[in-house]
Amino acid sequence: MKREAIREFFRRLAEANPHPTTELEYGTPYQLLVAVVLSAQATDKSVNLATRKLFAAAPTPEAMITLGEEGVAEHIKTIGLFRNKARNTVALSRQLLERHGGEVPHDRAALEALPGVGRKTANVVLNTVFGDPVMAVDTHIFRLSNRTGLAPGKDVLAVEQALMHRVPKDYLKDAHHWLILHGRYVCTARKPNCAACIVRDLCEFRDKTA
DNA sequence: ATCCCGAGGG
DNA sequence: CCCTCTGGAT
Repeated sequence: MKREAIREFFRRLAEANPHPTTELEYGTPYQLLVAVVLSAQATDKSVNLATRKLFAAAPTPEAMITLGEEGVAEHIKTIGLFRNKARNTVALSRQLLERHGGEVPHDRAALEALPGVGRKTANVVLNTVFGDPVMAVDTHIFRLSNRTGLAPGKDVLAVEQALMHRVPKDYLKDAHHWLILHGRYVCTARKPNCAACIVRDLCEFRDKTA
């Protein structure tokens, strides 16, 4: 996709949704961090169902440690990968208390050192909690970036770097949520709804059936 | 490259 | 039935 097409691409997404945000439900930065860890290979909807119960029982890192792995697991059993996620949630809460006074650090290396937190989750937290202009490349953004020709790349890191170079600076902070939402509701994995797509004419894929 | 792993959609 | 969902650790 050419420069001018890319600018027009984001101009339209911005016009359609001026203030994009996450669909994960949370009350504090700590809760957002936990929700993002739980969201790996799971839908936001299923995560929200679980975190309503989980955060009511344990809204803080201290309470999460008291609840314990088994207690956390009981609340999140309906999400895939729940045993790993329960273990990571408790371990991550301990590390926040031991190293960061119970607060979510505004620091990539510190975030990635937390159990269950990799580059993608760290980027979501940096962007959503702190408003940093970074791109978290998840399954939606990877697919959409390659399919449309917006920012092709062979792996998620290549796509992230391509996006950082190609997305106009003034759109970078909001680009993450625009792309997630467009991928979730229009540019879907199996049968993209090209007929309803507002950037269809800019796309290198359009409604090819491949 | 493989494992983890439930729910919803098609 | 198979595929997908805001991945990370080994």
